[in-house]
Amino acid sequence: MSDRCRVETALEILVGKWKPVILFQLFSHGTMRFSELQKAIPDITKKMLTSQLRELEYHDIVHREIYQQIPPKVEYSITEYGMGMTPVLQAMNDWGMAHVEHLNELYGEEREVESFVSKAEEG
Amino acid sequence: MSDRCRVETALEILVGKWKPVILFQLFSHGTMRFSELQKAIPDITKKMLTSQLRELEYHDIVHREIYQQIPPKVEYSITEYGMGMTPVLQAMNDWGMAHVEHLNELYGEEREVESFVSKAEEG
DNA sequence: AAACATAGTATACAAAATGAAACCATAGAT
DNA sequence: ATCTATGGTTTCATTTTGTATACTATGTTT
Repeated sequence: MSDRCRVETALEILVGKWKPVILFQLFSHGTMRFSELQKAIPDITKKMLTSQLRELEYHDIVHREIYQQIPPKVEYSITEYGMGMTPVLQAMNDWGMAHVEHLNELYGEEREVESFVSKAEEG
Repeated sequence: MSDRCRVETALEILVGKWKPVILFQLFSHGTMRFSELQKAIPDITKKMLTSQLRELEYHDIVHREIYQQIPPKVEYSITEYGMGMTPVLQAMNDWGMAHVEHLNELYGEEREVESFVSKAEEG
């Protein structure tokens, strides 16, 4: 590891109960409306969905596009800059998958495994 | 479960106010005693240091070596398996450094930049 | 005998993150 | 006039995470 450590900086973007799954949805589907995200993540509350999206927007990972309509329409997508997180997410996902197996060897337990970024760059 | 990625699995290892800095110390110094970790991370409480080390040990990232002496001596180090996290930490660190600059461009240099060691005491 | 050193536990408390549910604004459809 | 749809906000409760401080054990040193 290097002298100046910014692991926590990257961590800030990803930490929270919902941010990884929100990012996963947006990476997978490209552009999504607020209501589509709600449907895709049934257990999240509007409050959490809003706050997490706002944080991701602040960090320039997610773009928020407002259409002036009634009823409202707001679309979210991964920014081009946010796409730059792909290697980080991929590394974490790969490691995570291997780690699940490693823990299975150590403590014995079976689980499913899947890739994080499947249908990414479309947006 | 089918839409659940393993980013969160990797995240589990790293999440917490103190885990990144503990890992940074152990990656940097190799083997360290409990008291050395305390000295290196002055603001951490024994309880947190113990609990975070125990979690890292459970995940086979950190090894705990107990010497049967009085007063006690316990040494911590990164396991060989834990070394496998290096690419993940490196990717996160690289991205984090670039991201700090990116945010500076967006919001200006006067923004406070988070250093590796916790600044909790400034709160 | 009392203090010291180390690596912790135990208990109580505070702060932060998350959850549940109600409320808001507004155009068009019924 | 009321209902529906959407994308929120607001308030308060609960759960999770982190902090503060005292206590334990025990061989060695003073």
